[in-house]
Amino acid sequence: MYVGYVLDKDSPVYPGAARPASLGLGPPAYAAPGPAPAPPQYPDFAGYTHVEPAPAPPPTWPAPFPAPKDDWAAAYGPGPAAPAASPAPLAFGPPPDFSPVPAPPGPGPGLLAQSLGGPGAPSSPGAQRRTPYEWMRRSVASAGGSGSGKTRTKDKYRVVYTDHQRLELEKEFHYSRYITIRRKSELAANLGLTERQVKIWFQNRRAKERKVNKKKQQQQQQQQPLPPSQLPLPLDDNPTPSGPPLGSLCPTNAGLLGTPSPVPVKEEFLP
DNA sequence: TTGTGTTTTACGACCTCC
DNA sequence: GGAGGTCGTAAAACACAA
Repeated sequence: MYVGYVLDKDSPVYPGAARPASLGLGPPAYAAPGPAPAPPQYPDFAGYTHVEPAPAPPPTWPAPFPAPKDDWAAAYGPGPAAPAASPAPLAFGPPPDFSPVPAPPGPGPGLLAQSLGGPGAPSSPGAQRRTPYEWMRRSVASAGGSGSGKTRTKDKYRVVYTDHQRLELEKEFHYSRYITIRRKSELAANLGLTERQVKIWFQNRRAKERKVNKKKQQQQQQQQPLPPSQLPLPLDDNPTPSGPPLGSLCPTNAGLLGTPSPVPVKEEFLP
């Protein structure tokens, strides 16, 4: 779909309407500077400097993302090397400085270096807390994933993404609700997911956001009912339900425009 | 411990676009 | 025709009250 379009747009992928100022996401690092960048709406992600393969300032992951939990490094452990879900190296490859989260101090490779470098990296402590064998599940599932013909009737039809995978996906999502083909490839390779998984995650994430926004709107309307003339447009009042219109991506972000923080940042992702 | 509600992956159906 | 979009849903994983 729109392959050429998206590929062509790989540099300023989401200009203007695609990234409403009220989203507070700021202009992409690789995009031409906008007129007046709005104040960040996601303070928690303010430090996220998205890095595209295109020349861009080195990523800075200051305060808002000291994310590496203290116990992660210990909890992660070396872990077994799982087979990469996307073994084929990308021609362009991830930017060498694609390291959104600063490596935690201490011996050994940093968290991200570990997890990003090793697609089958073991699960996060959160997951590890749930079951010490989470990494096994993940690696097995990654090896199979959705592309292995796993069906719902099989014993395991869905895997649980690690905290780190979700964190990276969330960050990408906060950067842009719609992921480019290139970024999808990069993320898939870096996180040990398939591109399909990344795509579906974004779809589900958008659905979740719509759901949350809808809920918020309903609550607001209940609190202060507006006259019909001032009622906001329905969230999903999307004339073209088939994805983002070419000229104005992010069709369903209407609900985001008014809310200061459309997507509650999960507590675990907060610094 | 168990029952129940919520969240998270994953899929299918259907749509639009090129 | 193929890709990705939304929407609805299934079911595992999880959280939490009783």
